[in-house]
Amino acid sequence: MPDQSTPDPAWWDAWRGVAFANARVLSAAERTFEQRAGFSLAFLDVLGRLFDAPGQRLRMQELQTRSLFTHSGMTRLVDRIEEAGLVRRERVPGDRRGVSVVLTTEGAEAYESGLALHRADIEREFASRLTPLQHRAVAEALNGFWHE
Amino acid sequence: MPDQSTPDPAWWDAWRGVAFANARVLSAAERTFEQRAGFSLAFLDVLGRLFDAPGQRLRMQELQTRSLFTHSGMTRLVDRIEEAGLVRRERVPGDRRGVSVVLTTEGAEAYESGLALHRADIEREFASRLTPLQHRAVAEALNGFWHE
DNA sequence: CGGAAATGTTTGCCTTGTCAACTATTGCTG
DNA sequence: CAGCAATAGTTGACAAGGCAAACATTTCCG
Repeated sequence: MPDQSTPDPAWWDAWRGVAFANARVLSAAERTFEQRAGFSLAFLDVLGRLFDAPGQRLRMQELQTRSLFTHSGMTRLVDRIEEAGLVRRERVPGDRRGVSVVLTTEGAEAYESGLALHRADIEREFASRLTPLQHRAVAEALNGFWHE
Repeated sequence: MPDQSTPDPAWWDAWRGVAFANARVLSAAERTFEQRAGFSLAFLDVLGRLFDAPGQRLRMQELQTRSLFTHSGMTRLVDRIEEAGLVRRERVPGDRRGVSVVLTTEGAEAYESGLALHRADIEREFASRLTPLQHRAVAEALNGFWHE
C-alpha cells in the first residue's frame, strides 16, 4: 500500500511537472510537426544550433554537447540531415581530425519555416495552458538548464 | 542573421526551460540509475503506475495512456519487464481480449528501492538548482500536465 | 440472429538511439 | 624526437521505439 504519511516534497512535484509536460507536449507536437515540415524535431534542434552559431557552423562535438536529443548518434543524425541537403560537412583548417557542420541556404530556410510551425504547436499545446505569470515563473526557474 | 527585433515571448523561454531541464536531468539520471538499479527508467515508470493503481494492476491500455514514455511499444516493454519477473500478465475475467498487468512482489520491491535511487538523482540534478519558492512555482504551473 | 464496426492487444518492418571498439590525428613528456 | 595519452569523429552490433497491419473478441444495430 502506498505510504501516505510523508507527502511528496515540492521539488518532486516540480520535477514530475517538468517530465510530464515535456512528454505530453512533445508527443503531441512531434507527429504533427513531422507531417507538415517533412523532417523531425531532432533535425530542427540541430539546425537551430547551427543557425544561432557564429558563421552558422559548429564542430561535431559542439553539436553533441548542445543538442537536446541524442548526444551519441550525432554522426548518423548529421548524415541524414546532410542527405537532405540542409547541412554540409567541411574540413576544419588546422585540425585534420575535425569536421565543421555548416548550415546550407536550404537548411536556414528549412529552420526558419520549421521553427514557425513548431512554435505554433508549442503555443497551442503548452503556452495556452499557463498564465503569463506562470510563463515567467517557469522561465526564470528553469533557464539555468540550457547554459552550463 | 538571427532576428533580434522581436525577443522571444516568455512562454517560449518557459518551454525551452522545460525541454532543456528534462533532457539534461534525464540524461544524467538515466545512466546512473540503470547501473545501480539494474533496469531502466522506462521500467520504473511502468512499475510506478502499477504500484499506485488499485490492486496494483492495470490494463495494457491504461498503461499506454498513463506512461511517460513509449505509448506504442508497450507490449514489448511489458514483455521485458515480465521476463525480469517484476510483473505478470493475467487474463481479465469477462473480456477475453483484455490483459491485466499485475505487479509481483519482486516488482513492488524493485519499485520502492528504485524510486529511492531515482529520487536521490533527481534531488541532486534538478532540485538542488532551484529555490524552494521555485519548486512550488514550477509544481503549481505544470501540475495540470499529468492528469488529463 | 447476423454481419459490420469497435475495442484490445500483438506482430512485422523499419527508423532511431546507445555502447563500445576502432581509426586518425594531435599534444604532452621525458 | 620517440612514445604514449588525449582528442575528434566514425563504425558495427544491438536494443528500443514508432507505425501500420493483423488478429481476436466484443458490441452495436438493423
